Amino acid sequence: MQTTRRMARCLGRLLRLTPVVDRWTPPRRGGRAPYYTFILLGRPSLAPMADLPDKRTAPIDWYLAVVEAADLSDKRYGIKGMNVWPRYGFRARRNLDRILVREIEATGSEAVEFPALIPANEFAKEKEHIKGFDAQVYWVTRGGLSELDVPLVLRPTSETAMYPIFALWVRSHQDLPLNVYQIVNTFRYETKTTRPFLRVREIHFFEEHTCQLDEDRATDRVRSNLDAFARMAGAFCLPYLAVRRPDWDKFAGAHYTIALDIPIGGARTLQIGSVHHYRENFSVPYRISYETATGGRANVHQTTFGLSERLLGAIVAVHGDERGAVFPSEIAPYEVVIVPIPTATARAAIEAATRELADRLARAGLRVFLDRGEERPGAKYFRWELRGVPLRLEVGGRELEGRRASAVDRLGTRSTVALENLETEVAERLRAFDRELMRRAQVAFRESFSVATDLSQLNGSTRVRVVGWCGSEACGHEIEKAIDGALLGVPEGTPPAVEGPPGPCIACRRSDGVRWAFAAQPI
RNA sequence: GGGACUGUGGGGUAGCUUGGUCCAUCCUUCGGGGUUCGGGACUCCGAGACGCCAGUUCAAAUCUGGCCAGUCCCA
Repeated sequence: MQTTRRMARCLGRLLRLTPVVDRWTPPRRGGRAPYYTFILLGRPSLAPMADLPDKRTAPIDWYLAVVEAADLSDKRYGIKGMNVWPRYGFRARRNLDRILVREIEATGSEAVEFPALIPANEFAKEKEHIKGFDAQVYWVTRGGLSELDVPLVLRPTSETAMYPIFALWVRSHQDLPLNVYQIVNTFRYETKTTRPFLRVREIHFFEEHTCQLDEDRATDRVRSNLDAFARMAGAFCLPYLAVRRPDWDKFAGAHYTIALDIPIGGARTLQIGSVHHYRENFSVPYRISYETATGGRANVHQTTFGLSERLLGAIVAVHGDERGAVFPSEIAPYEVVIVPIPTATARAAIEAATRELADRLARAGLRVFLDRGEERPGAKYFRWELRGVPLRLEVGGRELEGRRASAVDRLGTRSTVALENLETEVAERLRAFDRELMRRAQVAFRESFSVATDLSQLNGSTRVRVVGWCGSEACGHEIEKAIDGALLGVPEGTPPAVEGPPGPCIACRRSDGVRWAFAAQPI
């Protein structure tokens, strides 16, 4: 039974019921009052640890509840969009970063770090760029008690911090390519609602910046970045789209932008990264030029590759279920949790055995947690399922006797592990878990798309729509209006859900130069 | 930028309309004791909150104003 607050009070008195705000009512729309649900006096509903909102009907509430209950982010800091990384969540972030570093360094990129503050005059050099970020930068205008002569921008991204220095670093063709990245925090003054990991004001940002000899080499670098991302996404078990954004939606200052998008239910998508080709757009104003092999001068062509903790949000949103988070093994704060099941007779033996198992797995390089808490085993199962640990090992009297451990992975697959082969069998279970996680994600991914051939099909769509688009901005905007979202752009490669080439443009019905494109509601 | 709404222990909430019966309810959480322990244990004891600052009043969680924080809608 649902009603408004005032009605709730009156009715509550009449009926001797206690009105209780349902913890997970859908988000309030407009100025309307929250919904109230009645429960019998004296029997308030239990709000158990992992009694999560329904992921399908209330995805935002589900997401926020999981992030909080699984101890991934603490959002009580007191500044909108600036959250605290608690120990458990930070472990996941460190694992995420480890994969980014591993894959980008495999392509010959090296780590650097630039300052967080950028002088206003440097920030303003590239006109499109400053226009794109003007409304969302934080300014530092005072040092101590005095006003600064040159105000400073807290980096929203680091082009304008790096490129004046790049101009000094790059002098000869022998200095190229320059491929460097940094993982730092950046700041954007978001005015819209913020969400942990998905939209924040202090962004945990991975950014690669490169300088190349010419346009083709820069195009190659874009490809190389996309390949690197494919490997990263493999570790995250995340199927994704690489989409060339329409011109009106590209990064401020870019020649073109290839965005990485994932579907996250209904027609909604989440951008989890982007690769940009800058051509000479920044190297001209920042004078990043070099002496060629033949003695002439040329401007470098630049690229960037950006990722953030949104990836973590994407992993939670895509893999999580009604029991909580589900982490792919490479991201999981702990890959294995060991739950001892003490018995009256074998308590000490079980204690000793589980310690030894934990030691062995740790020595084998696995992130393992031995849960020696006082809770009963069942409570521990729920907690670690909520927190998304891929594999749980149970060791009790029965296991001890049989020299084995019972294993249950986060997707519910049960098996038995022989203690003598513990390390290899656990590694095997984790690989099988990742494969199954990816398989499930791919099934859901494919089901997220469907072709639309008429604008009327876009309204209220429950899928990301694949449409024929002639490439004109006017038609693009018409499509965006029809779906109440955005035209994501043209896929790199063949899109899901299609057979053969596109028909006529969904908006203007022209059939020349038509490409497949995605229409969706980005969050 | 314009508008609407919300703020009570660590989390979720009751109480506010009609100020007093509130040293603030219930669930969860946390600390301690006991009995338990193969899927969220039970029990006893204890801890912990009215966003901030003013104002009205004999009396403010409750009314008024400002501020801060958050949410939603529209541009």
